[in-house]
Amino acid sequence: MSTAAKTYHHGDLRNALIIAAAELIEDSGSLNFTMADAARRAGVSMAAPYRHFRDKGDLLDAVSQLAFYGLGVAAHNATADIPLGRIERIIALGHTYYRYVVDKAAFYDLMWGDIGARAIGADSFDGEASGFLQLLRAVEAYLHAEGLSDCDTLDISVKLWSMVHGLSAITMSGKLAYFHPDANVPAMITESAHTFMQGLKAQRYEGQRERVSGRKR
Amino acid sequence: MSTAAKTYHHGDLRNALIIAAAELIEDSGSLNFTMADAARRAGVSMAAPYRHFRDKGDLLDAVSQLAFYGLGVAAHNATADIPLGRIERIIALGHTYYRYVVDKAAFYDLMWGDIGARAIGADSFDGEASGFLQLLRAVEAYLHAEGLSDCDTLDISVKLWSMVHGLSAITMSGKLAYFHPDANVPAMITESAHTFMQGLKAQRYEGQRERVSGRKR
DNA sequence: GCGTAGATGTTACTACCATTAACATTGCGG
DNA sequence: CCGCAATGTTAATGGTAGTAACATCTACGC
Repeated sequence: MSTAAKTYHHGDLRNALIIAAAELIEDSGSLNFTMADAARRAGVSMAAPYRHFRDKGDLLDAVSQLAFYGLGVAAHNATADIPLGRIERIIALGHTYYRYVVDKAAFYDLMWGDIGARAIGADSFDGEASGFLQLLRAVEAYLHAEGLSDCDTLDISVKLWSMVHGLSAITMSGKLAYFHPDANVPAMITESAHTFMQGLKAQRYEGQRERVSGRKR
Repeated sequence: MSTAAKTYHHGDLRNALIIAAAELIEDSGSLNFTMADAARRAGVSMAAPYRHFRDKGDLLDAVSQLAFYGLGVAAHNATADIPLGRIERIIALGHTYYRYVVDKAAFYDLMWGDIGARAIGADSFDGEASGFLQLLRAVEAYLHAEGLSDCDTLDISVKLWSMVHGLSAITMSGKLAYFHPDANVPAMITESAHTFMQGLKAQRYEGQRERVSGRKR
């Protein structure tokens, strides 16, 4: 597979098609490439892809997995040298997520739209699972470090993820630019994380007060 | 236009097509209806729609506007009898938003995906503008009532919107069910709003302390 | 009332694309 | 070294978006 071995059989067509599709999506900024385009880019006839993917949606699913894998890698790289337990690590994950969504705008519908929904399967999720697990670990360490171990790590992780995902999604839809043209999204992510964590601490004290006084809301 | 007046000219084809498209989307659960389907449903030939919409995307844009209008109406109805200034009003908006997104799942991509992005135009936004303005008013009143008038209403409204939108989007993508199968999203919306507001209050006190002591972060 | 311009519909294409069928080549297990 | 399963190819098939040329109506000036 070193130089151009122009054989009848491609050798690695499945992966070549995934790459080709990803490039076409990136170049065109949309999912409107044709199977023939992908096949041509991989150097095969337009029927060949159907030996590896049931239909176009199946190919898109595969590209989607690649995109989630890329997100997990980006998250890992961005946080490698930020200690666990620091809120900065959580915030860096948020910033990385946002940047990934914006940079890979063409992949947004693939990852989060109808097609993305189809890509769900218990075992097909290592990429994003890895990304979300990184968040879970960072949140768990932070909660522990701040004496908030009572809090539900999963619940809080999902809430934080939602904040960042929501800002990313609203940005991508163009509606943030419409309602709040001069918004600084990374700053908002940082602020939201701090505000939310402050709120958790405040609620902890409130909970203690309630517990001591025997008052129930 | 009372009973079936089978004339050569439809009389209100544009609106009939929008309704037909919305029904087809709702019935099929996707945007994969054909122009011919919409035309047949409206009782006209398959080329007639092109007198009113440049292409299918143009028709989808119109349906999108209708969907945003429906969201605004739902928000209005849900909050009519909750006083301004109460956090419950903000939370009710969040719950309504979530329920609307889930109930109208088929419209999700239309409103928030690539196609939705195309639908943006300064004047085509009354529906959602109205919805977002309702949130702005509720947040402004709440901040005033809680002595948080220093806070930026727009900024906080967008952050709250993002939380709810993020939870809605992650639910729709199926990924919430994957990572947190027993999540109670309305409860999470309520909790997130409370936590966030508690955080704002805590930051206010912190800000005062800083101002008094002359300490800067 | 009346006649015509333009709006709105219709039928009959064109071009394109996803997918399949039937056939060709090749690599690999026995 | 044989034969079959995997992988590719070429040539349909069926369906859809969008257009062109023609038909019908409606509104408005007169």
